[in-house]
Formats: sequence, C-alpha cells, structure tokens
Amino acid sequence: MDARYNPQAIETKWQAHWRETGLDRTPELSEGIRKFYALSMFPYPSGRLHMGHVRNYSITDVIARHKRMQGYAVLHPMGWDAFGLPAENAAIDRGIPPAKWTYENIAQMRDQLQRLGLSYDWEREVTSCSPDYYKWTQWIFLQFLAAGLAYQKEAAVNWDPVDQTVLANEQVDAEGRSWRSGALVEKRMLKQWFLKITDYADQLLADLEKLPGWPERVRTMQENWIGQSTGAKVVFKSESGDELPVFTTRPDTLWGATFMVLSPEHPLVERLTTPEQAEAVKTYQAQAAAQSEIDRTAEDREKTGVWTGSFAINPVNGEKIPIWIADYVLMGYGTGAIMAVPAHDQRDFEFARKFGIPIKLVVQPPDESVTSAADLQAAWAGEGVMIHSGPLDGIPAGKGPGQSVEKAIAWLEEQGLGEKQINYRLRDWLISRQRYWGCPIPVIHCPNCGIVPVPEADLPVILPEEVELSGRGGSPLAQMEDWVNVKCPTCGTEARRETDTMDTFICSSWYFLRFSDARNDKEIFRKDQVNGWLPVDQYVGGIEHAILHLLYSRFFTKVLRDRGLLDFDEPFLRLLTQGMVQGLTYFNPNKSGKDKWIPAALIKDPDNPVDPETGEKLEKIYATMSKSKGNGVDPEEVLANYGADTARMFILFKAPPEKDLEWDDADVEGQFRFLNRVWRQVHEFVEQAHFQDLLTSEIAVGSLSKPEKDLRRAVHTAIKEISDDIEEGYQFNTAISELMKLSNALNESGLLQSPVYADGIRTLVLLMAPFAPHIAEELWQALGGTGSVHQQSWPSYDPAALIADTVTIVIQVNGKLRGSFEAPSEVTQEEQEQLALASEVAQKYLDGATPKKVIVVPKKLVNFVV
RNA sequence: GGGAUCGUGGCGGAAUGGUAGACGCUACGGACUUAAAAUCCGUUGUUCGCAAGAACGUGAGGGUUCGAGUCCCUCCGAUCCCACCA
Repeated sequence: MDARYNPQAIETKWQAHWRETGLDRTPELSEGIRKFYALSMFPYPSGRLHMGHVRNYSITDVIARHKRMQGYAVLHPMGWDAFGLPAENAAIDRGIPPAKWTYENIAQMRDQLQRLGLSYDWEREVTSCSPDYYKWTQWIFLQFLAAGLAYQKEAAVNWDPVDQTVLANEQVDAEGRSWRSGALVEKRMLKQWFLKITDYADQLLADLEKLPGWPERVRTMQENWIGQSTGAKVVFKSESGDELPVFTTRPDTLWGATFMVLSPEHPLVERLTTPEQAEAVKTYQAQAAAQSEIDRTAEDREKTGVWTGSFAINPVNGEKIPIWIADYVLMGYGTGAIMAVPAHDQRDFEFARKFGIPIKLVVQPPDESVTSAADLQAAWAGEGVMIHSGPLDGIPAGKGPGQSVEKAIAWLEEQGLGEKQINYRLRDWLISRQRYWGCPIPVIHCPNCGIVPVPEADLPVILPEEVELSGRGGSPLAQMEDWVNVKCPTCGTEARRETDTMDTFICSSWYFLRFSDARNDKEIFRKDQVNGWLPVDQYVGGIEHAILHLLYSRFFTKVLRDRGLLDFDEPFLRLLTQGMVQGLTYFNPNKSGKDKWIPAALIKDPDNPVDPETGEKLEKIYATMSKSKGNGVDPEEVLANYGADTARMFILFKAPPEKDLEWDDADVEGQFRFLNRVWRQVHEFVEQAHFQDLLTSEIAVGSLSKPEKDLRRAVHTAIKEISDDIEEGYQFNTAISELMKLSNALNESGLLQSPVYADGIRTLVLLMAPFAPHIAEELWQALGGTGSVHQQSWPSYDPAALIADTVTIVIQVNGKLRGSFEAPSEVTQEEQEQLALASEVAQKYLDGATPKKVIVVPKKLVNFVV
C-alpha cells in the first residue's frame, strides 16, 4: 500500500476493476428478493456535467450502494434525455448534425459519470433519441390515440414572420422578439396534437395522498397546478335565446350578478354583438389578440372591455343584464364566460366601477356601517348573511356545510337552472412541436381516411437524417418530401406523414419504466419486470421538475395502467428534491443587468471587494452557478485536484440534500484532509506486523478495559447513527460527521493494538463505502478484506455496546441548568433523585429548603421546582 | 392576492420537548522544521471576571409546560411556487 493517498490512481484502478467484474450489474428479480429502485432524473446531454448533476447523482449513488450492502437487489440505471432544441441550435450555428452532436456529448458525459464512481448498470442505459427507445415512445402515442386520449385541435404557436418559422417559447425573449431574427413574434393558429391529461385531473389530484414520501411543497405545487375548484354551472340565456353557460364557485351570489363578461375569443361574441357595437368589439378583439401572454397577465392592469350591445337574462330573477367582453375572462378556463357580481368579486368590482355598471350587495357584511353597495370600498368577500337573494335570504354566506353555497346549488338543481360542477385549472397537454430533433408523431394524414395511425409493425417512424436545418422556413420535417410522402396504410392512396415531433417531456414521461427491461426489442417491457421493479423507491432530482415532469410521468403511468400494461398507480414512491449548488460571486449594487456580476476570480482582495473597472465597493453573494455570473466550478477541476471521493464527500457533507449548497474551496480542502487522515490511520494500523491477527481475534466483550469499552461504544454508536441518518431521511451531512467522530475516537483512543481498534478501523472503512467508494475499496483491500468492500454486509450494532457504565445526570433548578453528575447507568429513579438531592449543586441552590416538586427523567436529568 | 418552506456563533450547519452550537470551515496560539508547506496539539457564541464562576443568548412579542430552538398565537423578514382561474 502506498504511503500517500493518491486519489486519481486508485480511482482509475478501481473503476476499471469494478467494470470488469460487473460489480454494478442489476441482479435478476426472483421470488422473495427485496428490491430497491434508486433513480436520478436523467440528464440532457449538454456535453458537460455541472455540479448540480454531481450532487444529484452522488445522493442516489449513496442510497444505491447502501441498499446493496443491506442485501437488496438494486436497480440503479442512467440514461439520456437526448432530444431537444440545443442539438438543433448546434446544427444551425455550427453545421454539426444533431445526432452526431448529441451522441458525442453523451460519450463525454458518460465518461465523466464513470469517473465519479457512480455505480450505474450501464447495460440498461437508455437514450431517448435512439430508435430502439423512441419506437416505444411512438408506440405509447398510439396507445393514447387508441384510448381516445390524443386529439388534434387548433392552438396558437409563436410565429417568426421574418424567418417564417415556428419558435419554441424559449426562443422568444421577454419582449416577445425572436432570438434569431429579432422580429416581433406573432401568434398564429395551427392544428396541433394534445393529450387529454384533463381526463385524469381528479386521479392526479386524489392520488397525491398516496405519496407521503414526497415533499409537502411538491405536492402542494401539483395541487395548485391541477387547481380544482368546486362550484356550479349555471346557464344564462341571451335575449335572443343563445345559451351562455357560466361556471361559478359562488352560485349563492347569483342574485348579485349585474352583468356578464365573455372572453374576447368566445365563439358567440359575433352573434351577440349588435351592429352599433360591431366596430368597437372588433377593435377590442384585435387588441386582445395582439397582446402577448406577458402583457395580458401583467399585474395590476387596469380593467378594459367593451359592451356587445346585447343583454342576458339572469335565470334566478329574470333581470336583464348587459353582456360585455373583456380580456380578464380567459377562454381556456371554465366556459369562457362569467356572471359578474361586482359587490363580491374584486375584478368585477373594478370593472363595474370603471364602466359605471350597477353594484348590488347580496351578502351583508357584519360591519353595520355598510348598508348598501355604495359604501363598498372594495368587493366584500368575507363572511356575512345573504340578502336580496330570494330563497337564500338570511342564510350565512360561505362554502361550509349548511351555508349559502351548498344551499344555492341544491336550489339550482331543484329548479333545473344549474348543477354542481368541479372545474380544473389543468389544461390538456399540447405536445406538438414544429421542430426537427424530437420523436416523430407516428401518424399519417390520408385524404380519404383522415388520421391513420402508423401500423405497429412499421414502427419506429425513423427521423430522417441529412435534413437541412437553417432556423428559417417552415417545419424542418415538412421539407423532406421523400419522407413526408407515403401511401396510406389503410387505403393505399398518396398520403402525408405528420411533420410535428413530440414535446421532449413525452420521452421523459416513461423512461423510468423502460429501465426495468431496457434491452427488450419485442415489447415496451415485460409486465413481470415492470411490476417487479417499479415503482421507483427513491427518485432524486431538481425542484424545477416539481410540476411538469412529475405530473406527466404520473399521468403516463395511470394511462398505461388503464391499458393493462402495468399494475401500480404511482411511479415514484419517494421523492427527494435536491437543493441548488451555489457559487460565490460579487455584484456591483450600482449596476444593473448582466454587467453587475463580477466573477470571484477578478477580485484581488476578498475582504474588500471592489469593481475592477470602477473601484466601487461590491457585495458578496452565493448564487446558483451560471456562466453569466462567472461563479461556476467545473467538476473536472475538482476531480483533477482532489478526486471523486473528495468531491462526493464534500457535496454530501456541506448541507442536507434538500437545501441549497454553497460551494467553498476551503471546505473541499477540509474534506480532502479527512480522507487523508483516514488513509494514514489505516496505513498506520496495517504497518503493524500482526494486524491480521487483531482483525480476526474475537473481542472479549466481558473483559474489556475502560478505554476499550469506550472505543467499542463509539464504534457501535457510529453504526447506529449512520444507519439511522441514511434510513431516516437521507441526512448524509450528519452521517459523514459521524464518520469523522469515529475516526477521531479511534485516533484519540491510542489502542492501536487492541482488537477493538481493529474492529473500529474495519467498521469505519465499511461505513465509508457508500460515500467514498474508491478509497473505501483501497483501504478494504489493505486490511486484507476478501471480495469488494461493496459486496460486504452493512455493519450492524450491538445495542448492549451502546450503553455506558455511567450516565451524566443534569441538575436543573426551576428548569435552569445548574450542574451535572455521573451516576451508574443502572441507577433507579429514586437513587437518581437522592443523588441529585445530595449533590453540591443542589445543596447550594436549594439551601436546605425542600423542593416543591421534583421532575426525574430517568438517566437524563433531575429538575427541582422551588 | 393564494399557498409552501424557513429564520440558530465569523461561516456551512447539529440538536425523539430535557446540558443549544455536534461535525466541519475560518481565525488565533503552540509543537515539529534552517524555513515554508504538510501534519499534530490547543483556543474560538457574547459580556463580566485573575480565577472559580456568573449573566445573557436560537428574528420580535406573547402563550402552553417543571422545562421551549423544538408545540400554539400574533408580528417582522427571507426564499420558492401559483395567480385577472370566475
């Protein structure tokens, strides 16, 4: 064994050895085996790993390694979310074909992952842009189509009028201009594909309760996103007899409706507009259409709108109320039309105020000074009593049982005027992308047969190579005439392929299922494999995927379940959202925009940071690593300087996994020091001629010296604490601090020649194995261990070894700490109290008086109340 | 506006309602060295004190409790998500 810790040498050596011996291969599932599926969100192959990746994968790797040592059959795979815009950009900017660019990046990143010592089963690697994977993505699409869950409809896209191309949202800047041409982006209506996720809204919401292993805030975010609200559908009629259904969560305020508002895009607007109002309405509609999403949803916007000229009849009281259009009503939610109750809705209130529409109070606020709508300064939305509301008069207003909303719904249903309805904010998922580097939608448009799915036998629909990518002109695939023109599989006439590709979120909505049977070329996966390995026991990834990716994956799982392909409801049992990795940077508070960031490298004196250009004082801050801030740390650099084990240990020790982590070179250094210390410790031990005997000799538990007993207790405490830290919430930071404590205890014991010490050294190496796999393996071999350290059983502790001969009893007087004493660990409550009473401290503070009350916590403390 | 999470030394962070600050970083002092690095040993919440020790201390204010960083209420501040969603 080398005297010096040389991380690069041992890491390369062991990585090669593990690969050759197939250490990380997934075992076969078998009867009675305990399985564990540990998964990190698969990365986009940008070409270079960043610290966020390192953190994500280190967390999962510790979990996987620990579970293997506990005897679980572990599935720990890795893959590539490989379709997407950056590959197309590379093609446009540098003329590299997207496939070439992507596969080269994958090769680089795979190499980086391997050098981090991550224990993936590379035989199960999946790549979403590879035909053997996207064949099944297309197959799933056909399943959706067959189930009636995929459909086409007109929807707006971002259109660049200069380059004549559709833009992704990311290609449109904050001002609504194209990133490439700088032209103002227009909204253009195109027929596009949607998945009916709304059919599953109720299940997606209800099943969140089956996920106690998810962070509360992710569940809440999904809940918000699905956005369930309960209310009623009420049908208003225009004077001319057109039906105008509205959705309201407060049907009890129907008697206070003084106008109606339709969304400018509402299909009935044209019919309802009178000739006198036609011009104003047209103008308003045009304005609304031209507005970007950002403008339309901007905060504190003043209400705008136009009267259509016609009226509706309020079904509950026959009142005639004007019908307006306004952009604060959204076509995509509810029915695109609302009844407006200005007295009890802030938006309606503002609108009515501005346009002089009457405001009618139907809930009496408890404040008696408010006797009419004229007194209202803002819409009243609190508790009160119903007034001017026919059958509801006198009933307490509110959504609770027996309150006005419930009564109103019952009454409406009785009268046949409306019914209870549950509405969701969730919209159907627009999956069409007018892009090249994505999974082709396996559909053929036939002039005779309409939409014809590509027959299963013809899958995959291969993405054509040699495509011209310029970022201009229409959809790239539409220009590939040879590819586009096909015969209809049903009737044989000339037909055209669908030229849209799928949103890449589709590809990532099922990859975790494919890992269960990744090399299967006959079917998407065998049912016994997917049911055996799934659900994922621990999923780890960034909070940025808290909504879309996780929601879509849950949706896919439920649809595939309903198609009979698998037997579970939820794909991810437990979820850990890891915090960001932040880097030190400086900013000039007098500057704004990108210019304000000054990379730490440009700071000469960290104690007094100044702007190198202007000499102004700078402020120090930790922020998410990014190019523009110049505060990124390249994992390669850390690997080169300290090795993978130090990088992993640092990142796991610095903060709990869910919290943001501040990168600090001094702390990295500290971690490297610790590994060196352990290295020397083991080295010193094995330099003893008879160290093998010490390792194999039985520990005579009954006849240990006091220091030996103490050391043995430290060893077993470490096993307990580290096991608990890993199992109860992945507290790796405290687990590593326990490793340090054990190392310190061994050091301070001076018992180099005791079997207890030998056992401690061996235990330390075993406990380190999941965190720092290479050094642990090297030291394991130095100790003469057989097999790989990663194939050893996780150590277990002897509860008896945790008990000390004496315990420290704390003395409190009136709950205030006043002293402590040592007592034998088998002390009884009475003895403990007597000992405390007799102690000097108690004598001093009690001063002979008898305590009013004595609280005794066995083996912990005695509190005298005087 | 709605919701979620969180406020602890110089810093990152520990603390099943029971000795607040584990573990680490930084800083300071010492040993080794011709010297430096590395390593090792100390000290390191604040204030008072030569010391023994004492007082204060987990964003602020209340409450529950023998005892509160931890539980409850009010407020202040930070971060994140959603948001003209009827």
